[in-house]
Amino acid sequence: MEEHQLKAAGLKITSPRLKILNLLAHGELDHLSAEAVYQALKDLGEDVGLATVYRVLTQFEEAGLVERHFFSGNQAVFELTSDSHHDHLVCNQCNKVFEFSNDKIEQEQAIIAESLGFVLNDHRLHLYGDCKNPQCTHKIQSK
Amino acid sequence: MEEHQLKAAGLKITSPRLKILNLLAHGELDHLSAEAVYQALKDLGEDVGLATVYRVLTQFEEAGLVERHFFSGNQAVFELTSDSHHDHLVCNQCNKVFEFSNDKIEQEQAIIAESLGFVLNDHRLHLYGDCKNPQCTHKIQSK
DNA sequence: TTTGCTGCAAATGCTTTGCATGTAG
DNA sequence: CTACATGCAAAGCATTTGCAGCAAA
Repeated sequence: MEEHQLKAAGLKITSPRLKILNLLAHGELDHLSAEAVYQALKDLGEDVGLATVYRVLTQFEEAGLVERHFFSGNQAVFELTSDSHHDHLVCNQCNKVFEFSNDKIEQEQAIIAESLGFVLNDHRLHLYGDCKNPQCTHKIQSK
Repeated sequence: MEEHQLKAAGLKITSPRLKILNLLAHGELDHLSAEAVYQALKDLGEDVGLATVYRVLTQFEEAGLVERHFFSGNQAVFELTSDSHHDHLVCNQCNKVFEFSNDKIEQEQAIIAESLGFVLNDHRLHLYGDCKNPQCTHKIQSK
């Protein structure tokens, strides 16, 4: 149950938080912007203020429940933190996001950080390109 | 000479463009925000409007002369495009940026993109951590 | 009841744009 | 002379914050 995760994060169990967590966990879409979360909830008839969406997503991030990514540089997108780490491949045409993971890369990153005397906290690997899928001929706005 | 690069990019040779290109090529600092470029020029007694700095940096980026990075998510930084590709390691404490390159990682990225049917255009690999350098005890604002 | 949460509107910070003036070619 | 550049001020967008009213524990 989602309630448990909120409690573990030291957050009160409130309706907006449950709705947002539920949307991220069971919704159709992934890698949603705050605005997209706001809209998705509105479309479900669940009205939550945009400021609250921002606040809750930030709290979730601080609690480690979600991760924030900047694929485009001007708008953050959020995804539920998954048990298995992965990186991202973004299509420049349709903005679709693909996930992948690669142990060799992870390993090399650790070696590099080590050799430079760094204690690694986090990292982001974003690949940008064009997916050749037939369905990717038109631009889809994933705002 | 810098003039040649501007000409090759189809840009008129103007004073602001030369000053900015020169700053990036021969200045002390690297990975500068637009604001930082504006300030650095002002400190040199060279006044260039902030809007012009933004416009010129964007034109340089389009021409492939500079690269734009989002290390922090809310402010872009720019660096001269170098002949040798490299990725970045950012210290969470002092915001210092270190560069590195790793052929294995580059190679794996290509394999991943290939296997997912992607034509790769670009990528960003950012490592975040704490550098253990003695000089990194205080927070330095690299604004 | 107390502490923390929500919604709204206003504020913020980075970046872009409109427009009148200036200047490279 | 013409097309493109510049500077300023205003606008734009994503995100944050202040505050009064609400709700969870």
